[in-house]
Amino acid sequence: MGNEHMDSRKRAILRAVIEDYIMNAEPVGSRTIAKGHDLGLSPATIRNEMADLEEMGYLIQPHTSAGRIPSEKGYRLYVDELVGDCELSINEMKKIRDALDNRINNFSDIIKIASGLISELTEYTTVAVTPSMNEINLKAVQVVPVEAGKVLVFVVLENEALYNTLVNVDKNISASDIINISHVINQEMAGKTFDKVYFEKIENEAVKFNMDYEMIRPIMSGILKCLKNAETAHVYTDGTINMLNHPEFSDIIRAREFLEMMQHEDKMLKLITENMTDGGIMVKIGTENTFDEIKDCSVITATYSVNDTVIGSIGIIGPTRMQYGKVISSMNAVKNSLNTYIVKLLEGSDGNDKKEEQKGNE
Amino acid sequence: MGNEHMDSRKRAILRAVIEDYIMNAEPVGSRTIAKGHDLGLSPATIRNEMADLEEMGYLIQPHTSAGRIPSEKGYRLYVDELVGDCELSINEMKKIRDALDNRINNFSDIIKIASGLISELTEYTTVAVTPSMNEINLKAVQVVPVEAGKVLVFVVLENEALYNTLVNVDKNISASDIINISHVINQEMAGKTFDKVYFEKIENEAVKFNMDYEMIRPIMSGILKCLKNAETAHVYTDGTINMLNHPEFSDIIRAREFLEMMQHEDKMLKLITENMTDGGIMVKIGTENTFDEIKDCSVITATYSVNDTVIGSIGIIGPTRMQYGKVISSMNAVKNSLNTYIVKLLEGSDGNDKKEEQKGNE
DNA sequence: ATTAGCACTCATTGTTTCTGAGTGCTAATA
DNA sequence: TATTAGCACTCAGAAACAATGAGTGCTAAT
Repeated sequence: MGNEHMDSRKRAILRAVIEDYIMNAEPVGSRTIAKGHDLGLSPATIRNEMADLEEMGYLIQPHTSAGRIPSEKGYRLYVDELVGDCELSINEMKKIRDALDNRINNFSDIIKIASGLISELTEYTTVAVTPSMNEINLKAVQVVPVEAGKVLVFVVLENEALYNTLVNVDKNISASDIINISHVINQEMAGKTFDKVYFEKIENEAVKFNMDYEMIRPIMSGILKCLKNAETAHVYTDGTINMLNHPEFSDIIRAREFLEMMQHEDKMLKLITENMTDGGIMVKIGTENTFDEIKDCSVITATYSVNDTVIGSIGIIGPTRMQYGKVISSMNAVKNSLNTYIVKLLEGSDGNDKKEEQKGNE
Repeated sequence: MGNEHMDSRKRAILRAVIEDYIMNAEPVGSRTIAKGHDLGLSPATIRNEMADLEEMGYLIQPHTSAGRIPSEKGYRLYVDELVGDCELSINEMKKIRDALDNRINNFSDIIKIASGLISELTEYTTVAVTPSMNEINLKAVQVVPVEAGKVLVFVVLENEALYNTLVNVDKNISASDIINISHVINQEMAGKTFDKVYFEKIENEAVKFNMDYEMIRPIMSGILKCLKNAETAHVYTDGTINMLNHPEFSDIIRAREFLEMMQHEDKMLKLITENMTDGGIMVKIGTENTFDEIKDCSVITATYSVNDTVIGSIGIIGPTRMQYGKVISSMNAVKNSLNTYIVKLLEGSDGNDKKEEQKGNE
């Protein structure tokens, strides 16, 4: 009787149950499996196997006279060993191409576009995080006179990210003084990361242009504001209300709780970045997630990099009853398209001369 | 019998019904009115009056054995003639002060802060629109060299709004050429509104610095991008999920429909700006609104100005069963606080020299 | 003109019954 | 020995029904 070993037939049945449940959100009975997937087994045999799978903890019976639904353990096995690749349709590939083709202007938008794309492809909710720019070198830090008493401070990072702010300064500072101090600042800061910058040095230098600490303080605090902005991870969400399409959230209380949580950037940040593994795709099922509000959800996270620099991570949130195969495939597809696209982009603008060099080398 | 004339007693009863319904979201019966508000009338009398009010179209009876609820006509009369001012609590005044005190850095954030504030005070959903900056004069338009082949273009408006973008240019253009062209551009543009600017003039001038059209085109398109950005009205929403607290939206279909609509910026823009009257506060009840999705909602809109310049409009969306008095009072309170605060702000920074000028004129 | 009294209405709530999808077990079958 | 047909059993959810009570409109008394 009850052979409590996980043979390939049990795996096939488990897979069938899970995929059926993912499709229909209703407990799956032996008859359904027997009819739908031709495993060449009668309902009775399947029933026996399902009883075994329940005893082993992979399936759950909501009540005696119902079919089975997967347990978290069941989903885990499915994700780790059973789920198959899911090829994207031509239409979906087109969507990816179109999204990348027209819209990317600067690097900081990439992660937003990618997450919007994935959200559209999968019809789940996405959370995207632009990482802290701590590690990126400053390309330029400049102060530009706008009018008497008003200057623009801007910071450009190596990865083209741009931060700036308008600052009020003493009206007696002349435009040429501003330009001088701008040189000093840029000299000290360009090419370094944030934490390698010494504000004292700048202050000391400033004295040479008849500027005391009080005069440049607004400028320095403007720069600090920019750096602060660059240091903070930014969180975007997309397709939030997609979640309401799933029967799991047809209860308004649940729905409200979910939407509420989505508004907490700190929680989202933690959710997506926690236990991050580089490169790969991570799946957290149900209570494997930190927050109680999504104990019936799964989160699938991927890190996106360009030239070995992480430009952000994207997480998909959906019910535990989620189309794992499709989501994972979509994330990979976007990742790949993004990579090839970026390479082209770099060749096209920065790399104009590089291309010529290459030609010359041939 | 049924005296079909709108005497003050009918008005008092109508008001009582409406305010009860606004509080409890349940049909109001004659007994409740007789007990709750001491009008010195028996339930029977109130019943008669209510029957009259129904015949006149101000009240509706959902079914024979239920109390009455207000009709749109009822709400309209209430808003136009019956609603009383609602003084804000000390706590609420404090909230307003706190919000304004710490957070305002630049003018473009004001409307965002104000709408967040109103959303918090009223616990409804707010939509805020920053108007098109078409009418505002340009204060400065500059191009700054960042590195070979890369320049920063920025536009500052008279009202301190700042727009900018990083642009790739021909690597052979020298930094001093950039500075020259920047002067030309600024000369032509500063002090004018968008539509008064002539790009041809700039192009003609540019030739003098050995720059042809092709060389400055990326710069001009960068500027165009900034202007475009300034021209577009921006829409922000706040407290969207507040709506889900009201029983009118306990149905997930309704809730979903509402959230869906909130995502359409164009609809929101139309909703808030349509039939805009300057200065005052406008109330649109139920089907008076353009969109079918909110036929059971009311929208209350106010325009916010600083020194006769409209800086944005804010709309509150709530169920028709909305606390009209409270919302209108809150909007006015924020408006007033904002005004006095801004005046102080201007005196503090921009206004320094203006004050001196005025003194000189005396 | 107002109000007490009363019969009437009907949404809501609770109770009971019915139905059917799905089960586990046993005995027959390949 | 593994599989399957057959059958009694379970139980959530739908459907049918009854009870409750808040609220009404009307009539007659104040």
